[in-house]
Amino acid sequence: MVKERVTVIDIARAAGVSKSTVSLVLQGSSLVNEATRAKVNATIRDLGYVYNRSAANLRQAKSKIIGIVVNDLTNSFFAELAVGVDAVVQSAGFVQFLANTGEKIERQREVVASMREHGVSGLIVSPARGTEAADLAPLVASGIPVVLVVRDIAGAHVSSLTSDNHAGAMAAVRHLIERGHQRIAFLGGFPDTAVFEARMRGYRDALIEAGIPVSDALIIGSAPSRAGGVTAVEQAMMLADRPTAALCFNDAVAFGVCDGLRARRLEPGADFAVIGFDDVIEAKTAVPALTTVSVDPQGMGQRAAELLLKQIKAGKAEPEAIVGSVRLVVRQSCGAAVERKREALA
Amino acid sequence: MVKERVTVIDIARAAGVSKSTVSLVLQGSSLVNEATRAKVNATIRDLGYVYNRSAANLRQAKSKIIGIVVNDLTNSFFAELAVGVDAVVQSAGFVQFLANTGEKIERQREVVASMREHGVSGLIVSPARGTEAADLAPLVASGIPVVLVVRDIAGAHVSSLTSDNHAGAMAAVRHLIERGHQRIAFLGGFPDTAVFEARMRGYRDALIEAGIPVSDALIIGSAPSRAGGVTAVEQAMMLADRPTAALCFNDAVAFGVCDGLRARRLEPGADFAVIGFDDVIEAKTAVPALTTVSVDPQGMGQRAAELLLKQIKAGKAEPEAIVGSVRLVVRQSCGAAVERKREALA
DNA sequence: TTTCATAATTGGAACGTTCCAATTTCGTCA
DNA sequence: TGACGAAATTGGAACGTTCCAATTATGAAA
Repeated sequence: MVKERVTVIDIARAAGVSKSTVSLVLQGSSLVNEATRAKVNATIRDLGYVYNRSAANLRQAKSKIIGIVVNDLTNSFFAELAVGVDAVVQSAGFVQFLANTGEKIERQREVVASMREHGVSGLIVSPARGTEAADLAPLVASGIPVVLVVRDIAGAHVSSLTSDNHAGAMAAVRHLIERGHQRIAFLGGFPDTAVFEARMRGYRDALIEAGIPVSDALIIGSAPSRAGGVTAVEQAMMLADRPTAALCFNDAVAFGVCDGLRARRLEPGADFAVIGFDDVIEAKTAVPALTTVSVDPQGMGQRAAELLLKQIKAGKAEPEAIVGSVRLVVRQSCGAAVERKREALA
Repeated sequence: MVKERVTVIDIARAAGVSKSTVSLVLQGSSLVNEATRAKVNATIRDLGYVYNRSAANLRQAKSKIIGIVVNDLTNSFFAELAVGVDAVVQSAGFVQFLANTGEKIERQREVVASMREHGVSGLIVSPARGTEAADLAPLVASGIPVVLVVRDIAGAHVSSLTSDNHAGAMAAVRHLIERGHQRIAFLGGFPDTAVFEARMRGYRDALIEAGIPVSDALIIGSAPSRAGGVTAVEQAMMLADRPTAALCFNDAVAFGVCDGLRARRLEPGADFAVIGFDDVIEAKTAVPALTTVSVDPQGMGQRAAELLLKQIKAGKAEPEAIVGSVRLVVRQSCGAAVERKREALA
């Protein structure tokens, strides 16, 4: 079954033209006669020719591959992000090289190096925790367009696409305050990340704005996962002066918080208000449906891809920092529905 | 910023050796003198040389890339599968090309073609719904090792790694029967897939074995997602003779079923027994923790990768069909914990 | 028919690596 | 000192494509 490779020369011979003509056909050039094109295409099909992109890349030094590296593929936020990127990238005739770093800097280094070796023409990176500008320096110096998503890195001289974490968190907390909550916790997330920092600042600022004292005891970090949410809410409920509501670092944490509440026979939404962050697809269908700050991961992936493609096309990478707007989508987990029901009864 | 490419020849010149020697160093050959190696490596670092894999692939026609194509990356089962593959593949010095088909055959065709053009040395495929043996024929004919995961395809002459869906479903339903359930539903999944077919057969066989009549009304298909689970359980609860337990097509459906139950003020585990399938990471931390048939997606990805690497190394693809064993992990959603608590009180 | 522009086609030289066969260098032993 | 095997190094020919400059075919105008 191991056949000899069919090359452009074999096609040329079989079709009675030169290899140059075959190459022209392959590239869809308008220079070639319609009849010739048809004949060549037929031969290509007949011989089962497979285009050799390595050879093409070697000659023309631009590859139609774009790389995307994410820090945690098992988090559906990033999976959706990747899907968004893929959609755009692929309809532009590029193909996606996806790698998962699992938050490990070392792995990230390897993966980025490997992508460079394969000649990617651009890179979308959601950097692993603790990535520094220096880590990206050689990449940037090589002139390959890079778009940072989700997490920005100070001093890296590349484009970035983040979301307005501060405004989102403020909106969420304001909403909670409007509903009458005073003891509001901030649950989950690694405190040493810029995203945590921004969301937490938004949380504090909203409290300050409303004249509510900020208590550090109510800010409880954890892994940004469902399991992390469970432990964070457990810790929160051991406090002497328990919170009645929480803004969570992300949706995964929020789901965990709901789980943890139920484990203590508290119904999220009715007995305790929960707001998430990201608006993962599941947020809509969960019960209670999750009130959350919508970041739209797929849309973000698409925008990142478009930004990157633009830079690739332009040739030079003029760094721009886009911060996407964000909106609070009110569903049930913050108690809005319950209250509405009460109002209807009154 | 756009530099001239540094090549092996530049290195050779700068280090005062020949390009062949540099190539030898690059490949870690033992033929080269230690001092020379050090000098060359230093030069490589100094000049910021980046290896050009396209050129290498062109010459040696084997690529160190393995491709993985999945049908739905937003389903965490497949995301975890990909992570499992990545771990193995990467430690073998390969790099992973991941593509998502979103269950679209056409997209799958494109993606596979693109991977061939890039010269992948093997492919792990979780085929899109409706994929036929004929779709894979050209790929197989080309002699590239292929491993099918999750879904097998009859007549495709390639290796496959599936799980024992029939046995898993039987074990789950037997467990439900032991707990005293008689009206047991099978919820979710697309009925036209082989996986659905196998799980559903296991469900039926367990009922028959116990002398419980099988009712088609209790077998309710849906999208294999959380949202699908919600609609499926809604439909089930409209039946005149309601079920008291359900085996779900997968964990995503099972979570949806829990959501749907709660929407009707029914507590999963206590009021209605739910069993999932797959054992996604979330299953453990959810509340109630999900009783489920463990398929271990990451492990599956690893095994698939190992199988593929073995075939790549062996050179020829001797197709083998592995069906992984599967075990029921009993947690809370099937009511086991509740019952145990009652027993303790008695 | 010749002439010329335009449309099609073409051979050969790259691209950056690996591999092969050949050569040089080195150390050891007679 | 010379000879010899092993160790280390080397030049050149691939690999399959694209690009360039050059050539040939076509058809319209003179």
